[in-house]
Amino acid sequence: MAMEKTFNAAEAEARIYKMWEDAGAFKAGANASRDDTFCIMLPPPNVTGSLHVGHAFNHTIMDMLTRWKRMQGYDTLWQPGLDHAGIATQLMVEKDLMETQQPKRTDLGREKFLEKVWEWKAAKGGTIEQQARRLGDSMDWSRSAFTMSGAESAPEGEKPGNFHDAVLKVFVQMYNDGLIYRGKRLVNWDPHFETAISDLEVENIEVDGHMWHFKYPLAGGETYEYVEKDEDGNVTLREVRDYISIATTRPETMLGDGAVAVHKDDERYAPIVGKLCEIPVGPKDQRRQIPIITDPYPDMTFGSGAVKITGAHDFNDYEVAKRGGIPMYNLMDTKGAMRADGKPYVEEATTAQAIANGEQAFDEAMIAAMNMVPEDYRGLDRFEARKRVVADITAEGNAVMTTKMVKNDEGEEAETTVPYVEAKKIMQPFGDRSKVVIEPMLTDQWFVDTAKIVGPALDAVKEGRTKIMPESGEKVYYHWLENIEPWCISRQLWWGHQIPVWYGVTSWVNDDGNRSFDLNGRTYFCAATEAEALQKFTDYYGRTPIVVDGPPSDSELREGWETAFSNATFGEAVVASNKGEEGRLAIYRDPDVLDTWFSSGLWPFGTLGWPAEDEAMKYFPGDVLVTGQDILFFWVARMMMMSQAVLEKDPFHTVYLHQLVRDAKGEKMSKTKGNVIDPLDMIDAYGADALRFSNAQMAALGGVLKISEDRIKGYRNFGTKLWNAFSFADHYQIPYPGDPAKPDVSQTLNKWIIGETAKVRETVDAAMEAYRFNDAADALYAFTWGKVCDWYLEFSKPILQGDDTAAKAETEQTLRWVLDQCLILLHPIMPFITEELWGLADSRAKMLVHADWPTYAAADLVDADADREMNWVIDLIDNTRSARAQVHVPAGAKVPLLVTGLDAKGQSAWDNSAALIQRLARIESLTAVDSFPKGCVTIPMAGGTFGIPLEGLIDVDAEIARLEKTLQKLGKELGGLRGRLNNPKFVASAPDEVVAEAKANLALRENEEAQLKAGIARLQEIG
RNA sequence: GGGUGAUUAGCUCAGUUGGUAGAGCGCUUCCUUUACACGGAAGAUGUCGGGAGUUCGAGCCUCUCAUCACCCACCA
Repeated sequence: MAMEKTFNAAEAEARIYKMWEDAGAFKAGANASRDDTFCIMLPPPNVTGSLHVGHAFNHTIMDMLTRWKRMQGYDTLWQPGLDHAGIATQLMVEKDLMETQQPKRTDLGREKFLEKVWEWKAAKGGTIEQQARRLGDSMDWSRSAFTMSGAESAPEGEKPGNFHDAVLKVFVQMYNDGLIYRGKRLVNWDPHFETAISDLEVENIEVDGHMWHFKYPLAGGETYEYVEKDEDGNVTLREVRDYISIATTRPETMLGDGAVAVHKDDERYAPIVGKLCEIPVGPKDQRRQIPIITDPYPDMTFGSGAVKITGAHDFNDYEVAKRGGIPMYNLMDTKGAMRADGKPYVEEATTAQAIANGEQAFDEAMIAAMNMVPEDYRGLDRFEARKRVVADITAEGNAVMTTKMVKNDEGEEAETTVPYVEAKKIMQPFGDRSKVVIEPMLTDQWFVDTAKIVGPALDAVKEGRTKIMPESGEKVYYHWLENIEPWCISRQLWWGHQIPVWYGVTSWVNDDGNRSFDLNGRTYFCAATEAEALQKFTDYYGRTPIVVDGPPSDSELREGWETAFSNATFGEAVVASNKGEEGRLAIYRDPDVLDTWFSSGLWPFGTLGWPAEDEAMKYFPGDVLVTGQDILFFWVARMMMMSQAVLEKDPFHTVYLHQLVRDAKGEKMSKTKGNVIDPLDMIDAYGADALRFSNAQMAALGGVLKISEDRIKGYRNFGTKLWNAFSFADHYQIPYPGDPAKPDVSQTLNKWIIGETAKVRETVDAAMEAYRFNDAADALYAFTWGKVCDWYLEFSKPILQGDDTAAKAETEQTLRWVLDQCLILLHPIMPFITEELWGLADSRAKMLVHADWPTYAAADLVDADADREMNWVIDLIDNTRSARAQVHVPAGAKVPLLVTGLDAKGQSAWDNSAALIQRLARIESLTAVDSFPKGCVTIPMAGGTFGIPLEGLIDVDAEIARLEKTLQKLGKELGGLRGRLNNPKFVASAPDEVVAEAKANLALRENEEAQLKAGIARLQEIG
């Protein structure tokens, strides 16, 4: 076998991966020799995604765990798949439609658009799975799942799957259990995507904003005495006012104000509580008057202490309005523009005024239909409307004014009155995908009653059934779950699981002879299928309804039932109305889809065939979840809640959280910064193994992840080192025993390295058990390079070239065995190069990917005597080399070595390893002497002192300096040891073994010190 | 405003129950010695962010200050 100079990763990786995949090496249960399962669910990447450094890191860890367990004989499954990623995917397809000049989504219609999405998925969806193969991921690709598989919209020929069944079943079950409900709530609305989003999808970002101060005049020109006091109760301001001052960062929402709220203890406003004030905007003739109410919410110390209440556009106001029964007027349409529908403003304002005066009863539906936007502002974008409102109010003189020094035309400072507008930082909500300002909107949505299902998920962690690593994640987890809000799960999108709820629309003839439509308070049923829904309605009404595509629009409703359903044939759809009149009945399915995370939450079992009875369900519950800290709430917590809510089990026992992967400087990677590292580039340049080793090495629990190309390069070099160790075996023509068993050895050298191997195997296993992947990587690096290559291979040379055939044969066997152990232990981290060497080195029964993971123990294999002896030999070589280098003995020169006071152990060690020592330290002979000659380099060792007689050859001053430096270091150590041992409290309170160790150490160091001093004395005699 | 974590060699970071500091890269010098220059040998560099405390003993535990990072949060 003639090996290449280095491992050709680019050529070998694809070949090796194909070999594994063709052999089915990663299939669920492959290489299983026991019943215990080990299952990891891949966090499904977005179907739109491509592989980035975060995935690369993540996957390395999951693959290490999976390969390790597979080699141990577990029945393993690493389950791959893709997430349909509702918003992100819909966005990408819409963009694609635009770029390719195809009709817009809304023009295509739902069915055609979904066809496009599926086409797009078929064309692009496999990218990331191909990229993952380049990392060496050992997932069972034949099982790859998709969170939209089995959906009604899925085309013929799409890979089968039943994830949709799981989603529907869970929705229906949770609905029936009262865990999902529908309601009109204030939700975060994304005006770009025109959908509701959950709290978690909102990013609060501090931006430059303004706070305007406006006067809301009191109704009927009424006045009151406004008094301000300081902390001590002294009056600082007393004036008669005919208005109340309001501060706002969102003037456009004034149009929807339902009240002004002040704190009940606020004396300043006590005189006017219960009175009406006027919203200072809109047509003069229809200025709306709203009540001044009290509520605990306003902070007396902030702003003017008075807060305008716009229930439909602010979360705090919403709560106040709910408490106070204040109408919440929705001002905007789905795009965030001021509403243009509804009745003329004159009519709406009149109705609103009647409500404010308490003359008119109202309900939710009625308020929802009212448009309080004056004609002048209708249709304007919300930010445009803001500008107009501010300008209009200011022009009319209702802005609160303040004075400011301004330079006049002559450049002189002069006091001027200007509108009081504070420039200040405000926290503004942005959509995490759309990056537009989120608008709180009052809409009908579906919610998961999280408070009802959060308990078991909290208990899982509190009771230790599920462990979150690092531990700090647990506190974060508790905090969020203990303060959990209802989860809005409906999205006004098309790409996703359509909500399995059907609404009934009925009509009947009113007293006045007109038809009326029950739409808002409509009846609905949740059902897994349309047939089931039809049956429920039929049972309920005693008639079979017809099915229509969707609800009649507002305008259609105004025009009447016949128009709204003009294309529908009503046939049997006749019901007895609440008035005893004949009516009509149609049903339609909720057009909304579910939040992507609702389906992701079912990933731990939805991928295993559930709800069908599937053999793969043996892998549930899974074992470890490895994911980024950023989706602890989005995904991890929800999987835990949903698994408990549906199957009453925890989905995994361990959650391994990691941070965002950053660049070498610790900065977030971003395209704009241009610091993005593409893992595929790294693989191209250094091979997947190098990238993986680098990932494993930085995987300190809870650590910051900084990826550096230099590091990756270093681990490529490590791979080459391993490669060359095999070149070494090749070069020395060490025979291939064929899957060598651990040899029985008699040579100290071989006993030692076998013991070292056992130690590293234990270290690696312990590190892997504890998810300390960096420890595993470091231990293997140090063992392979620092022990095997640096010492064992070097030590073996004289034996391999020597005449002792028995020793040679034993060493050859040991060397082969040790190199094999390196491959096996390194395989989970560096699968490619190890598999390649495994195949090159020998003819094997199995591929390395299925090799048996060793179980030998250090307790059995470490030979204490061999260990001590080899460490002594290594020390002697190290010290001799060091001394030589420092007194400038030419590196190639062989020198004689003297020794004095060598004890039996030292003598035996020397005898056993003389050839090795002489070769590695470049020694030509060893002579025992009673005392060293003058001008001799001193090398103190345990059990004897060595010397190199170099009178006349060495730089005496340099050697004295060297010894004194060593002495100085020793002095520090001695000082510490003596200090401790002389302290009676230490001797009394420290554990015995610590004291004993210190004493032994002191004796050793004192001996060294004496030797060094003697050495210096000898040199000084010459000088 | 609340929470979490960080601060250790020039750089990037380890350091598991307190026993007296390590790795990789970089740097300096030497070496093309028959596995490997993606290499070998030798070497330099740290009052472990500041201060206080507990302890015989603190990088590690407690308090405090400083700086940084991230997460959560409704201040109109």
